[in-house]
Amino acid sequence: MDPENLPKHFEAGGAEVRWDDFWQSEGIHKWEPSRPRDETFVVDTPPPTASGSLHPGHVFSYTHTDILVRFQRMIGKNIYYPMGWDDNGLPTERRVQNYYHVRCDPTAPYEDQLELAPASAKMRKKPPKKISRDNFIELCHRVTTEDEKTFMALWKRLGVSVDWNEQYQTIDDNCRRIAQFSFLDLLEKNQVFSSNAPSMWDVDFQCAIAQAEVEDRNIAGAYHDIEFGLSDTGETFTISTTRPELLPACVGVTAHPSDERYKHFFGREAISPLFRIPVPIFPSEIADPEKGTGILMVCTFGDATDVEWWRDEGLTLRQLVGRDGRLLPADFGSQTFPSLDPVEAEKNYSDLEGKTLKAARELIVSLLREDSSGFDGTRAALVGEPRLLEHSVKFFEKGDRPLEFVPTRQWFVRLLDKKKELIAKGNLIKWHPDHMRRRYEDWTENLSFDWCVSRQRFFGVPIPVWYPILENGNCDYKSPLVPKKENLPTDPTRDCPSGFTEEQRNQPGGFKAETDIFDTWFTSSLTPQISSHWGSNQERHQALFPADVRPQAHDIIRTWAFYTIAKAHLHEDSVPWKHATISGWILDPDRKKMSKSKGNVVTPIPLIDKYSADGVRYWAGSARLGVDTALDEKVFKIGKRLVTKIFNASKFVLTQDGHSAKPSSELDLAFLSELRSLVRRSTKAFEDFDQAHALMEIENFFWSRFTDTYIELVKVRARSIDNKNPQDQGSAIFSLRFGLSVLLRLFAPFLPFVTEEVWSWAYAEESGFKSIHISSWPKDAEFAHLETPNETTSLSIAIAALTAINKAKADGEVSMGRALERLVLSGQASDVDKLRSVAVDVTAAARCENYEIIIDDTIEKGSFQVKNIEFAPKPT
RNA sequence: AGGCACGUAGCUCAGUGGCUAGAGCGCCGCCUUGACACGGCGGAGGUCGGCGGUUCGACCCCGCCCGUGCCUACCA
Repeated sequence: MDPENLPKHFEAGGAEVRWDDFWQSEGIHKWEPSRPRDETFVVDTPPPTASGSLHPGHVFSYTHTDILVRFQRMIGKNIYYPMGWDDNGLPTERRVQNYYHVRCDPTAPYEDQLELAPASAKMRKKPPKKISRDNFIELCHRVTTEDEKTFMALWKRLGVSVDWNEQYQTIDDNCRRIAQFSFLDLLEKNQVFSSNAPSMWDVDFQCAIAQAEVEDRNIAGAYHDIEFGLSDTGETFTISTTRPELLPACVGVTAHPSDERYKHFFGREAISPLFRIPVPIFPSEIADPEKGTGILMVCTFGDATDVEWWRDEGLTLRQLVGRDGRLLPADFGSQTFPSLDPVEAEKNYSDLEGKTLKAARELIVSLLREDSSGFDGTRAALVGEPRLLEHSVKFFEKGDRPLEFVPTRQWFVRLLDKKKELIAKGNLIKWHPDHMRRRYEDWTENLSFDWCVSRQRFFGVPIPVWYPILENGNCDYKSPLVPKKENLPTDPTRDCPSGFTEEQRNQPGGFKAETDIFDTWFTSSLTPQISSHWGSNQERHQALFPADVRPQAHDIIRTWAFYTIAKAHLHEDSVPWKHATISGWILDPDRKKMSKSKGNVVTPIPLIDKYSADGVRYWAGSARLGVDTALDEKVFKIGKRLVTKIFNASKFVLTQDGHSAKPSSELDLAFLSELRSLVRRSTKAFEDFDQAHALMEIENFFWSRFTDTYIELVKVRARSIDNKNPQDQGSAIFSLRFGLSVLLRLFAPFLPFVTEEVWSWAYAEESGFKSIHISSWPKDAEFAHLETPNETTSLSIAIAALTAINKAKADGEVSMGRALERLVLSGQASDVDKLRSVAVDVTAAARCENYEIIIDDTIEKGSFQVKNIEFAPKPT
């Protein structure tokens, strides 16, 4: 090749666009449905939340996956690598609310042709505009469509080799169909049920949430000691509570059965202060004598334990907290709120009604301080002062106020009875790294609620259910009406159940639509089935399910991984995938998790502009799976340097134009033998899902055995113009070109752009593979016909000799290119012997014609010393 | 509170039951050579978190401890 035809520098930005266009137009990443399953590699790609912001974590984990995929493609696999968009759900709703400054109000009328502009600062000062459910959903679609373009541009820029023909959105027709199909299948299997029971409720979003979305936060609270009385003898005892505002909802009192202090109370009745409500006192094994005063009040509902006691003891329901987090009206003297003194109770409650929990707490504490607040009206009920403490409280992960248990009708998937089976399924999956399996097991073992899948939100997959309305106007929730599977997807607020007409909607004798939608995870737990078109294309399902690999980060093992395993188990008694590859988190330079809420997120695009896509991929590729990794620009720099070096070294190798011959020189054979070993090691690492190790091996070899050494040693022989010895020159040229071809292919999964660029110069035509990415991964067989070197260490020996000479030149402060007039090199006898067969290359590289090699057994084995050196004069 | 992971050169990280523990970056000195100054050559730098144990031999295996991060639990 004429060096004049090759560019001076690698223009990464241009190459990234050029090669992505080429891959798309040539269909390099296209899945071929006709090829058999065992030749196919199926990826269950994480569908990003398109309305979220671009994050280096995306770049990181998608690059991990792409590296694996590109390796699999090169070993000949037919790749199924789709891209999904998880636009369904709360993040999109919030983005729409903020972007347009609107709120969904299901009672608002639909506005045809509603055109809204992004909200200005001025508009934001006014209350948000109320828009109908349908208008709101339209805006959600509009926003996600735009956001997906941004993400797609990032993936293409990064060289993520997905097949863009295989895209889905978790809200599209196929996904809605599959989510609803999943629900109907679970209903048939009796694995899903609706229940009107206290469940975890976020008072701000006014929505039920599932255990997986709960996080514990340590917040400040206080023990309040409150005196209760016994109805019969007037004895007293003191309970401790962090939630005094729930006193009106007290439905019982409990202590440990063996607690001597309280044993004699069991079976009797306590009277609460302020409201004078008689409640049963019962023993409970789970009451902790060490905590507080050892005896406590049970309320509906302060926490999950209250729910347990309420259910197990069959206690009265005194629901106090409304869906909006404010105290509901209470009718003292009624059956629900019996009071020994309804007038007094009513008076005490009058100011509490309608208050938020926080305000109610302050107010009730001041009431409890009053002299007549005690159970018999003779003294204050509050004992001492509240004692501050920090305790952990359950929050919705996206929420601002603690969760409440509110009785509401919700749909649940039955999981609590399947912990063992689910853990067994987890053991059928190979986790990378393996210890991530423990996260899954811990979570599964500790499940304490069935999966609540209904959400009182708007943008999501509708739950495909109607309820009959009885002639008396009541809803029959026990006998839901469901659509036929072939009629999915359906929207019960628009479609009618079969056998009914639209006129019967919301009429006695007619039906009522379920307006709740599914938890987003209900749909995204089906991504392998979404890819495989489960339920509508059995042939495709067989070909693509289970997937080969599920890539994801470790923070969503409890959600995405867990739910996906659960669904595959429930539906088909299967695992969803064979391997789970778990990427770590991205940490900022202070080693804090990079997250939107912490405000320390860096946008990835400028990093790509600065360090090139290959440079950024190098950073991701060098991190082991499961290891949290700092976003360290030093590593990007190293990547970029590697890209440049590959480009330059390739330029040198491919411009050596002499004819190629079967390698015969000892140095060349030793180099090729080491290369063969590299191919074995890096292939093994890839097969073990250890791409970082493969990269390290390849990179080390490239610098220390190829560019810095072998190329320098063989340079003179390869470019000798006079052709004194065509066989030696041909041997060098073959080894350089073949060596480069192997190294490029090893690098290709990591650095797809620069390797493709170089491949296109000569190898594409030579090999017949138009893209390096569909050429073949280096195989042991490619080395089989080569002779073996006399000494496996010949390259090392040559390098050691050259290093000694280089050191002498460095010490003499002359350039490495300075010619030598005389050189005496010494080493151990065995090393000297080995050096003879490569000395011609060493001395050529050192620019020395007059040399002598002597034996000195005092020198360390494997190294050489310069005994005498004379530099030629500096050329003018 | 239990579990998992991690703790190796100033920084980011490799590493193996076996001779004097490695790389890159950074630092110091030198070199503009014909692929590359978006470079090259050379150099300095570590009691491998601590204490015990197993072993002929431990950075590696075991136990305890310390520190960091995370997971799960705790929620009166």
